[in-house]
Amino acid sequence: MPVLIPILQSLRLFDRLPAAQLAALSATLSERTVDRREVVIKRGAVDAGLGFLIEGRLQSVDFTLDGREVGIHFIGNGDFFGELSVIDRQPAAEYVIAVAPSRLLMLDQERAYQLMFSSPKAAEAISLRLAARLRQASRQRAILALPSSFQRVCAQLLLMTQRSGSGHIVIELPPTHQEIAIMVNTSRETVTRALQFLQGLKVVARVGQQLVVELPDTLQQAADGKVAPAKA
Amino acid sequence: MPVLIPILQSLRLFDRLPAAQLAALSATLSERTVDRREVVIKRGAVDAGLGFLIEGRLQSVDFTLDGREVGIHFIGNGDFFGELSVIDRQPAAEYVIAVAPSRLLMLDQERAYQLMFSSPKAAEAISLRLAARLRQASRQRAILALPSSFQRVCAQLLLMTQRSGSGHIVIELPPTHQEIAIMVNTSRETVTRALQFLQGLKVVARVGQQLVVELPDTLQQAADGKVAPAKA
DNA sequence: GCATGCTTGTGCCGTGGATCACATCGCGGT
DNA sequence: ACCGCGATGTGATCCACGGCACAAGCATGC
Repeated sequence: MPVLIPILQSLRLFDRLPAAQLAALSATLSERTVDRREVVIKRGAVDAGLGFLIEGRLQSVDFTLDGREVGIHFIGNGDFFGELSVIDRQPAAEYVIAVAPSRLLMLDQERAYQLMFSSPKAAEAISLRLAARLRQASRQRAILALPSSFQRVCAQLLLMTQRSGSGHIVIELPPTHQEIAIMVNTSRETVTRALQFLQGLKVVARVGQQLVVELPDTLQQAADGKVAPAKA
Repeated sequence: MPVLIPILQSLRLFDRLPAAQLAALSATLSERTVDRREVVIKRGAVDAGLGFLIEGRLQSVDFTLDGREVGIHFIGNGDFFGELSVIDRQPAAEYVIAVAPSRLLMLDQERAYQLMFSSPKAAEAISLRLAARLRQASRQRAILALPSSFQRVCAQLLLMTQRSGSGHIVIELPPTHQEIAIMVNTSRETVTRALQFLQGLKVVARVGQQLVVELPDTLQQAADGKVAPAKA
């Protein structure tokens, strides 16, 4: 099932590929739509291939032995995922699940490998991408080190902000409290209380499907521990 | 200052390079020895280049805003470090410090880049290496999610075990309690207490410069939360 | 419409572990 | 042998947060 070439070009991995090659590639991609909560890649899968997220949002998660869920990272529009297994041919280390209804493209492992290492340019792009993920992991690690869980929630919120078209700082498709909780290693209730507090200060506000950050600076200060809920 | 070629060949990045090229490379490497606690790469450094650890141990660390130290990962013998900045030419995100007296080789950024992407083989090796680090980061992340700090300490200890020549499971050059503490997000005292408990159970024992793990299975169970200090 | 199920909001209680404050140990240097 | 400093070991205190229990919102489907 052929996929529209403009869509492919908008994906980071393909943006320098000649059009002819793109067309050939497009024939080998399979499209898939998934519902919220559906599993896209199982942990341990050996041949999941490479995925591209066209729209929606995914989250990679893991589980501790006692069954608690751990959020690894969010996958947003235009990102690809599943690179690790393609590169080192090891089983997937994490689950990838949809946290919003999503459309994605899958490329089988063999062809994905070819694509990644066929040209020096592509290899560099892949390395860059991996480097970016490592930096992200290290930032996430720093968040986890914050002493109070309230700070961690704020820091995580900051990580997820984007500029919207209207110039406001917003978080689109806000994750559920539970999803945030597992990212910052805290409980759902604590996330709820933190957001409650932030709304009270008018730092953030829910507007339909968006979370608008009214006072980014204050949010930053909260992440730094300079603003905190009453100790009472 | 030329460096012995056998040493270079033992390093992961070079193990497939032709001897002639190795010789040329060796002339461009600078050797450096550092004491415990010395800073090898500063955060924010823009031109640190690529480093190879010949002997000793390094640890990459970060600091939260309030000055607390956060351990990112340990760098052992034969590892290289500083790849991220070479790949994406961004400033270093973390400090690299020596936790034991170490010998290392530094290669300047430009040449390191050439080396990494000169051949497809090298590029693949780099990608593999980055993938390995990502998997490691994700394992570390899972450790951080463990509910009790005692479990985290045990899990971290398990991560650091190696088979010694005599067939025993040991941890060489055991990190200080403080160094472990910042890796698993807990306090030094808690690490001390955990180790104290494990020694009481004869699960681990200090033998000179090594920490011998007598009962790896029990240690694993402790990491799983099935063995824990008395709740009294 | 109501019924069902997920998400969010909130009070309360118990406790794990951070933190402080020392004591002790062990090693390297002079 | 002595000193000094860093690494360990340990007790006492206290409060943030995890966990439970339940209520209230808010979608989605029949």
